[in-house]
Amino acid sequence: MVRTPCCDKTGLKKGAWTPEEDRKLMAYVTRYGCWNWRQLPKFAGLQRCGKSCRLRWLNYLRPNIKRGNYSKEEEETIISLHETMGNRWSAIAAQLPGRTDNEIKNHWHTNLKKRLRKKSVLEAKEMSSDDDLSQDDKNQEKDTEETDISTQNPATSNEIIESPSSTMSPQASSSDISTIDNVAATDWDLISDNNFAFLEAYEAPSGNFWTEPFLSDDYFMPNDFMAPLVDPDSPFFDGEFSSPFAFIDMEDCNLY
DNA sequence: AATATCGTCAACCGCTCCTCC
DNA sequence: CGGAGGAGCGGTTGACGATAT
Repeated sequence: MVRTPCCDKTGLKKGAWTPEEDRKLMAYVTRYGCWNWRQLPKFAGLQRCGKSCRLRWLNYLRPNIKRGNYSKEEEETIISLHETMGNRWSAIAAQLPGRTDNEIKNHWHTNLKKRLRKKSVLEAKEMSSDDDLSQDDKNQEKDTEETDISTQNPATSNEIIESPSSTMSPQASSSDISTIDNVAATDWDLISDNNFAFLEAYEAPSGNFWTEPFLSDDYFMPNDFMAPLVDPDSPFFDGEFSSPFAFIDMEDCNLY
């Protein structure tokens, strides 16, 4: 049995996402949800494979993503969960709201793993030659360990960056200057977490509604479907549920 | 100032799992 | 029950910025 590749390799773009692609994906998923990742790029007008779109959405564009420095509590949680779960990053991510498995995995490999290794080496050293070690050496090691942790998270701790701009764009996060810094920052600044909260419900769509994304612009949208998802006080809510375009202008993806 | 090295992180790849028929 | 197809997961890579020499 030869499985068809997840995407047709020909003519599909790879590599870093452009702001334009981000806007298209954002607009499409916001409006229609992720009803079928494989078909999605075709309908969204993206030259990407569905897998790539899914990853981009889940790891970057999805609302309520927490970016930037990890708090001490988060790091401790990751370490303890990793002890019990191993490399099950998605399960670990499930315990850390706003963090993605990819981000946690990266953080583990770039920071936590090294730190733990260093710590265990120190502990082993202490165990084996506790008496041999001079007090100066011990102090020095202690210092390096402490500075290690503190310098990793200069702004850490209590401050969890979750402002709209930081969740939606890497721009505002202290350590996050990514390739799409300029992703429609002005548009995204208009979006607040509250106003995006309703999008969570789009992530597990069900029913035929989602399988027919382009039926028409005035397709039926039951009031009781949207009602619980939209904050009537939201500036994006125009008081009517009749038009999905009340939220997104597909032309330039400005959010109203 | 130029170059080398290192660290970070977004994205890709291949595999497994899950669901449907 | 087994095949097909889509989604999800984890390992790995490569680009890019920061820092050291």
